[in-house]
Amino acid sequence: MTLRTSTEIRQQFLDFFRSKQHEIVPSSSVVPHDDPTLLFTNAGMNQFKDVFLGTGSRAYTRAADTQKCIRAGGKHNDLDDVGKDTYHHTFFEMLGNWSFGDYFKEEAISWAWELLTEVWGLEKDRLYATFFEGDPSEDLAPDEEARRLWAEKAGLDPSHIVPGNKKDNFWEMGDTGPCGPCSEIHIDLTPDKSGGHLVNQGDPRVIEIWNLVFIQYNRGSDGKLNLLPAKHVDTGMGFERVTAVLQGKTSNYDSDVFAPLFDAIQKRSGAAPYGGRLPKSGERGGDPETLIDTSYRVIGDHVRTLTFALTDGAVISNEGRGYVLRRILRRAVRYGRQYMGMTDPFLADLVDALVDQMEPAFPELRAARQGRNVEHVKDVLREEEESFGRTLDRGIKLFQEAANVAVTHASMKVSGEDAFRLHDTYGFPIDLTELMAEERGLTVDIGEYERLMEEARERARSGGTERTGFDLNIVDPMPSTNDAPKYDAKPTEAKLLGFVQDGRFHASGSVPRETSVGLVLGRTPFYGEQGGQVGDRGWIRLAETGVDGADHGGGSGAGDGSSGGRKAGFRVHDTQRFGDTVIHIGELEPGSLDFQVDAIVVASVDESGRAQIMRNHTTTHLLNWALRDVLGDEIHQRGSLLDTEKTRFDFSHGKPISTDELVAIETGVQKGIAAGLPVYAKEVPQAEAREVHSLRAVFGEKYPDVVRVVSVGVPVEDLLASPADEKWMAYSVEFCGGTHLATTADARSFALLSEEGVAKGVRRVVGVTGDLAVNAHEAGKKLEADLAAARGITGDAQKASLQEIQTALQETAVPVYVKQRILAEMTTLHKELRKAEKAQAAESGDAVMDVAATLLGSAPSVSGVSIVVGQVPEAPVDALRGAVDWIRDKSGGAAVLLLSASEDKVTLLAAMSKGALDKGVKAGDLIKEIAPLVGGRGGGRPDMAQGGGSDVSGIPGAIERAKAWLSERLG
RNA sequence: GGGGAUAUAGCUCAGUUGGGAGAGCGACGGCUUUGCAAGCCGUAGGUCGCCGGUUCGAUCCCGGCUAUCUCCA
Repeated sequence: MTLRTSTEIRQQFLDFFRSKQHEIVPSSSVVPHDDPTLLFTNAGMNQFKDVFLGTGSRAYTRAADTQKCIRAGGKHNDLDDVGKDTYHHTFFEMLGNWSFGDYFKEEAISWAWELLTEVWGLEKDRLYATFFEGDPSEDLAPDEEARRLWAEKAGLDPSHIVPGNKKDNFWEMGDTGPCGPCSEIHIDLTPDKSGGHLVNQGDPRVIEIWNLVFIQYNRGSDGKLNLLPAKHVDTGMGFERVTAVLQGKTSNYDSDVFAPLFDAIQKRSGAAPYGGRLPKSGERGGDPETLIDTSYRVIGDHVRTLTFALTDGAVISNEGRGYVLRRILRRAVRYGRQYMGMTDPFLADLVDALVDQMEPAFPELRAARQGRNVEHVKDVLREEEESFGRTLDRGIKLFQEAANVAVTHASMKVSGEDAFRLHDTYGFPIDLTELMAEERGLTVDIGEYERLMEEARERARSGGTERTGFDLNIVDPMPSTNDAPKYDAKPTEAKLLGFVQDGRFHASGSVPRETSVGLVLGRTPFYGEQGGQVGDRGWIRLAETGVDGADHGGGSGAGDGSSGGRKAGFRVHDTQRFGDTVIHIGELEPGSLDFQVDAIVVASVDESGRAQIMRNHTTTHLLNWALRDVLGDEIHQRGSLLDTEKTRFDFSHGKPISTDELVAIETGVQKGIAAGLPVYAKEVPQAEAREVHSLRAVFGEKYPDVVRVVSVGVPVEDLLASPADEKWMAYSVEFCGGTHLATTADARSFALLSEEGVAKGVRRVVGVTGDLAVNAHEAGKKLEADLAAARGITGDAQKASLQEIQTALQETAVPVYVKQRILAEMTTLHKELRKAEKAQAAESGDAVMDVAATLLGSAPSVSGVSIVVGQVPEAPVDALRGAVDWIRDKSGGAAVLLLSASEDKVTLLAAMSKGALDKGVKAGDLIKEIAPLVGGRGGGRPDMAQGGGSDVSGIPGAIERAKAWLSERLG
């Protein structure tokens, strides 16, 4: 057997199936942009899921590829195992070949055998095949066909053909849907070829290398299996594993897939070269050498995951997919820090080695982001590592405190509560807490920690499920809907084909009441949520009196249902798509007639809502165009949401958008609206449309072979006639299945209401159209006028006015750049105001001082303590404090009470020097005695107290009372 | 989607029975020194995230908002 490189092995697999008339397709993105149920692409068949479900099709019936896969964070969470054995990965490639209703078991088995034994030269007597042994409870016979083919086509000895149970050899995608028996190829790696009995026993010496799935049944909603008319083949072979086998290695990490990465890690860390040591089973860490080798595996695996995920457009964040990536990064960093001594960010330094190695198979590693992907990935990794460093530093500090508590309490045990708080609130990993505790001779209350952890999990779970709306995880096959009428949105007569409830489709019966259900019609004018445009609202009514357009004409949502005395019908409050099926989600109004499946109904879209959505959608296209026009070619759409109120648009851009740019963008859109440009839409082949110079498509999105092109201001035919023309850059051209205005003029106006960052390198703008935009502009003008007026006045009036504008600014929708201008202007005005107030305070402070000096001069002294009591000019508390301090300082012993009156308020401030305090005279007591005389209250410390009141006329009495009170106590 | 935390000087952060906003570093000025490093003395710099409430009085208590960190789903 000649030794092959991993690159050769990958290529030979693809070449082999190309020679068998397979279409070699590129790996789909490891970040699924069009499947929200999936965190990451985790199997080769993901990109063909729609074909197996029957909701989509391809131009070919045979395909093969190597698929980038990530398994982490979801149901199959391998993360914690990675590094501790020879075969777990978070990132791996899955080699696969498929038949869509084309060839079946015979070819799949023959070709697999041919590739393994003839092309790759594996020893035949090391190979074993499994077949499904059947399952009486399901009335499933053994897969004799596969068993026979392995003997006939592969010539396998009967002793090498092993039956397998339902768990190992029957594949199902979900509780229902396509499924079938599978047949696995295992290889015996024992030196003496004695491992036949170890097949499917979980022994590392006898392992599965290829799984061939024969999809021949469909499991219906009744749980019964029916034979499929079109049978499919779906195979998967772990690339890292087969490479290790072909290179004669027992560990995936010993093959040349990981060698370049390990070299880079060795160079960066200065650690001993990779030695392949594994922790013994059941052992947690192992000796230092083993831990270093584990670190090699962890870091090597994780840097692959991170690099591929970031390349395919994932971001690291604190939720969902981004959070899984963050955990992976932190795990790698932890191993690097703890066991290899790398305290500075190091992941970025490994990226070049990986890209050099993998670029031939995955050119996007370098080519994405206009060729700047490598820098991008490195930047993100570096920044994340630095941020983790800060988290660790903070955690270490907090740990010291917790450890000190453990020592002083002599428990020598870090409490579970502290350990949990460190982890939950400050992100300090529990194993670091344990390690650091150990170093100080302490233990950690892990039981308590686990208990708190479980409590927190429970809270998150119960909170999460409460609000789930309609269950769109539908397991039954459904009829498709003709939704072509959606572009006209006129009331449409259709047949009720069935309804969806609790994830099941019902093709007969009557629609249940008082619960949320989804109606499925043969045709519909409703738009199901897609491409960022939200689903329509509206009504579905029985049509037993025939289509009566005039009666439904209003069609608008609330209110009109119960009026008019007719049965209210079904209120649709959302519309969603599931494959090619449009689902109208809502409920029957109380008192309406029964809805029987097969009834003829009339579906009417809420027209005013739809009109607003169309305004927002067409305007979004203008916005997308204006953003590129102002900010440059580098900006790309990353997501959007269009509903009845607003358009929300996310796009890649590194820094905040300046006020001037915001104005320019809004103006660009406004011009497009003012020009009254016609909007064109046409379905054309994707390849042809791709040629158009100014075309905008969403990064990472998968589009069908025939796409709908929406262009503004120029007919699609003209674009296609000379696609390369530079002049098209002045027009908006997008792939889009949404509903649009006939002319941009109908949007009437546009206002950009906000601009913010949502993730690193991604900005979000929100805009409104129509009346909302007009109102926003008017409100903005008014506020700017108010501000200009406020600039002209001074003092308290100005302060009040600014306050008002501030509140209004928060409550009113105004263009974002107006908001920015106003806020900037407000800060300068605030600063000026503050300056003036300070000057004023200083001035009144001086006046207070003058009076204070006079008071001190004429103050009687009792037992060596001056009694200084009197009224001073109006001044802020700070000024009084200054005066009081000065008197106490100057007098060499004083009891002070100053009163300061404004029109309707009295402020009191009292202070006692040490001499007074020695006699038990407290400032707080004095204030409590005096404040009621001016209609108020107060209090404070013995040496300093303050109070206030509202009765100015009480001042003379208060002064007399204070003097007497003090004389009495000091005497 | 749910929970926890943080927001105080340019930076890092202290600041509890609610009652005079602080430290260290940095900046600036002066002194000392041949110069540098440093040392000594001094100065400036704060709407205590934003809005509202309670209170005679809120950095502190309560409610809402925003931003950041973090855990879980």
